[in-house]
Amino acid sequence: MDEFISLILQGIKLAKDLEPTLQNLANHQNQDMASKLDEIIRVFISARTRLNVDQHLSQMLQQQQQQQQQQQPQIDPSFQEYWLRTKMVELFQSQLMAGRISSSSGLENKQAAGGGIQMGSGGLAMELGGRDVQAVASSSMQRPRRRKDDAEKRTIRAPAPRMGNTEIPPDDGYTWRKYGQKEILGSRFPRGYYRCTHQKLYQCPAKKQVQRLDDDPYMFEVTYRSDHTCHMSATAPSVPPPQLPDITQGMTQTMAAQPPPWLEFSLGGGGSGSGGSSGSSMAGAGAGAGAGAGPSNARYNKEAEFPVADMADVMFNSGSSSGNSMELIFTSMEEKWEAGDKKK
DNA sequence: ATCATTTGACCTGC
DNA sequence: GCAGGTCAAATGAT
Repeated sequence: MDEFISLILQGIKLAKDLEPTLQNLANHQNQDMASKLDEIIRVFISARTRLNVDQHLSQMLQQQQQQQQQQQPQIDPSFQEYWLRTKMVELFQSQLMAGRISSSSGLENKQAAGGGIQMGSGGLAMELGGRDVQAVASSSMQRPRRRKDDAEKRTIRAPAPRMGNTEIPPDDGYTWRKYGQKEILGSRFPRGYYRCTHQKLYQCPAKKQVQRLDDDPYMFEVTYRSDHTCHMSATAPSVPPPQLPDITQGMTQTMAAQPPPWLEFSLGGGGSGSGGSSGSSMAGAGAGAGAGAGPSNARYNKEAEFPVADMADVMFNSGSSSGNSMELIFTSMEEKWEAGDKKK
């Protein structure tokens, strides 16, 4: 566990070292920035891996572990890295878009596209379809419908839980509301239709279809349609956020999502213990089984709904002009990690 | 009271 | 006409 902590601290240090760079990002070498980000990501990935090993060795947590592994089946490490990369890039990107960090660079799109699309090996394959995103039709219109392959479509495969409620689709960090289910010709299992929980509040057009594979009932095929436009920060304005174009829209909107379960556990966030804020782990159509809560797995605690978004807020909003946000956020994260560690 | 899920009916593209 | 996608009333959970 010492090694784990030192890895975490190393990552924090690297991130802190990066902070002064943020002040004058415009003048900075993007490649340099990218490599530093890569380094930070590597360190945290190592820490995460290390944590897994330690958990395996811990008899105290054996039972809890099994539950974790069953409910959150093995995620390909490459996906973990992908996720971290994406979040890091998004974090910077969203700030660039918001003009909080001035830059004339092309960091965002190149990096974002790379981070967002290059994935595939292992348990999670991703295919990207067309990307002609269209505005949502006016609500007064009669049931506007698109042509079948008109909207942006992304299909991924994700493992289903092998124990407990295997009906639950995998958590992807968003909160979804089921609005339909349909038997599909030639498929053994019905297809579930979900839309973003915040559809009403933010006119978020995001949808997904979840279908269990015929040949592998422990695998879901999840098809996403349209991007989230809901900026799900707790401090988000009440006015619907402006639409962002193309890739950047998809990237920034995921910023608001919750961390995936494997990360959430490492942060000590959604897990067993403190208080009653189990809400964070409940988000998404698939998160429920973890907390052992009832069948209504998509319920969530509104106050603890968007931890990552909050993190971003702390990082860039809190203290407004004082430049120590980086320190603040990592101090807070250190505390979380320590707290989580003590539980073990 | 509010919000999520279920499910049969309805609508639309092919 | 069929299959897939969505609506919306009924129902349940909190």
